[in-house]
Amino acid sequence: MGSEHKPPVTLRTLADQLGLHVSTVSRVLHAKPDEGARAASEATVERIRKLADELGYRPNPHATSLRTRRSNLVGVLVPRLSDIVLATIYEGIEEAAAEHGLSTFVTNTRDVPDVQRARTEMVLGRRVDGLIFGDAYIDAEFLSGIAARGVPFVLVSRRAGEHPSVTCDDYQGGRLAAEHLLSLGHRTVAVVAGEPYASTGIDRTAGFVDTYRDAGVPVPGSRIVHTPFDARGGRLGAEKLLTQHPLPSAIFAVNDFAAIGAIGAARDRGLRAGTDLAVVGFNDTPLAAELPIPLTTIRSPMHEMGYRGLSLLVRLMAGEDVESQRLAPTLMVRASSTG
Amino acid sequence: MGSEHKPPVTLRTLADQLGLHVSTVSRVLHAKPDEGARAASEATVERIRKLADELGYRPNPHATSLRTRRSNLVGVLVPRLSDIVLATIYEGIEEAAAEHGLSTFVTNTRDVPDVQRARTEMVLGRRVDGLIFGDAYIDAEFLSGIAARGVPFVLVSRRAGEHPSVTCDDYQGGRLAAEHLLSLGHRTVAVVAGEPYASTGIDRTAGFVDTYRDAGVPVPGSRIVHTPFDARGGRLGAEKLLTQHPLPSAIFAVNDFAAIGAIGAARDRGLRAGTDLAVVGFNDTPLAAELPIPLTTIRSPMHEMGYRGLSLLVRLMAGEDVESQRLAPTLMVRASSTG
DNA sequence: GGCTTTCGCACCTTATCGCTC
DNA sequence: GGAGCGATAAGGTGCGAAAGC
Repeated sequence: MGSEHKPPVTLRTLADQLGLHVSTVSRVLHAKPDEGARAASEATVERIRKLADELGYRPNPHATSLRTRRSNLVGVLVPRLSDIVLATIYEGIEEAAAEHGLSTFVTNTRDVPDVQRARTEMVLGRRVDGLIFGDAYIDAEFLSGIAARGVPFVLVSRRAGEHPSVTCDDYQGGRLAAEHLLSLGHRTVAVVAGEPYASTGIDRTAGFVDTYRDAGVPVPGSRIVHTPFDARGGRLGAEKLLTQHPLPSAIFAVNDFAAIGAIGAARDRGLRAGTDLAVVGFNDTPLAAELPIPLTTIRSPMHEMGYRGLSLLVRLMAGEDVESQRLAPTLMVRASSTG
Repeated sequence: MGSEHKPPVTLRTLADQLGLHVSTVSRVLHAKPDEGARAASEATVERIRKLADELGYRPNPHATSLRTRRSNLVGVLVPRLSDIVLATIYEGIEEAAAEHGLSTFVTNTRDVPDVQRARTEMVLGRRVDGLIFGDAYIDAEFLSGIAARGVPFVLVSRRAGEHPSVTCDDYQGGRLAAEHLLSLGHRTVAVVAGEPYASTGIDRTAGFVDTYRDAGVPVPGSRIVHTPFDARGGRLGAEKLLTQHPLPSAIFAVNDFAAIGAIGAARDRGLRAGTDLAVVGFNDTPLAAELPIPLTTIRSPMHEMGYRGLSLLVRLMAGEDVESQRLAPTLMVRASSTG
């Protein structure tokens, strides 16, 4: 075992063994079903296919890409894959990519602009045919630079400027959360609003705040705190909110993990989620329903966002004009808000 | 905007503009610092580097791969990236890969053998130089087939057969959990053991059970249940365990998310984690410390596993002999076991 | 003879044109 | 004149051999 160098099976291998020319073999192996007729005679087509199968011929993608100037590769940039939201979106992307015969390079940028730039250059260096950004900043400065270079791309999860995107209707999600808490009678409410540069947090917060304002209950800025989208961020944010007077009776966290952190912070102060403090999260992560105190949350179609994002990119790469999509969120009522 | 076709900058572009031969340019642009002297004269080296910089020359990786038969690509197969454990391992892999100038294809196999096969073929079709499996079954049947084809690969997270792997010392982790619970006086204990085909769950359970046995307290098979590695699995597993008599006073779940599910199941039966029922998890996911009832757990070096896994693969691809690594776990004591 | 540079081909595939019966 | 196939070139890079000074 060890150094068994099987020479790779190439078009020439097949051609030589069949006494045909490589170009003939290429044409046949590549012909789409509908145009198969012109490639060669029935009999030769059969012979070629059979041998290719037997020898396990696999076209060399580097040679193909070199020749066709298409890599069938797409780059995917996300803040972090260890955030289950982005990981789930990526699963949707990957599923759609597989269906289109595309492969993906996915990379974490940690929401750090320098890393975003560096990793984008890296995937472009790999000659991807298109890009998907899950880490867009609301000011689309960086993205405009990419657009100017003529590389097709779409955004998922977060929107920015007029670039094509597939997002949850986050504003509407914020409204749903507000309407739910309003219906429960909460009038002193606070928001753990996420990072200030992400449209997700911005839009969810805006939808929430606007709905409360429209109901005649303004939410003062002091009751809106910005934090990272994770449990630790939620805990820190809630700790600030829970020192205010009067104490809020409800907290809307723009992310399930932040909501979990908020519940922990509440508990440290002797407040029980669901009875003493209503908590609403966002995304309906699988964990939400399984928590000791199940979490009321706004479900966002994460997998679908990824799936549709890649589909949109495919159309964009084909030269079509495309439009952004906003997918509808759903309210999931559980014990963390109803006791 | 739209159709601005800048002709790509190739070696020939540079060569023509400098009045040199492409091969000269090629030699200079990849001479390593130490052998730079031999590539060309100081002056030409300078001229070439300068122009390459100005025009933003990026070598075409397809051409390079075609020529060198090296793609600088590695394939990574994991059960699911939406499992934060694997996602974090992947972050380590990616970090190390970037340092080595490698790019990764990562793909979810959902622990389904047919998908594992299909995705493996797909990445091999992309001509990866090596593979990392995070989804190994304990019976190494499939992997032996890959090994026979001469493709270098390493395992991370899970071990299997004698294939090189980087894992947590899961057996030791199980011991730590057992010693902790023994020291707290728990003698009626149960295990949520994860999937029966994964070495992680198997070894953690074995370390736990062996330690209890050695202490004169055997853990009967009826108190060990196999479930998926997630919150839902943990809940279902714990529900089974909590119908037994006598009721266990402690549960060891081989995964933090399963532990969270177990805590939820306990709560549904009126048992409070930490006081009525001790719960110990595994991995020390970031969430563990932030939970309303912080989770006692065994910390495993997830990021490092990935980082070292890729480093090991690099050495393997260089033809070195490598040995498997087991990284030490650490006990993190929190309220879910101590009240 | 050593340093610098050029030449030519190979890697594998595909697109287009052209030949032959 | 059309069906079936071959010939040729190109895509960008890298390596060995050989040439220039």
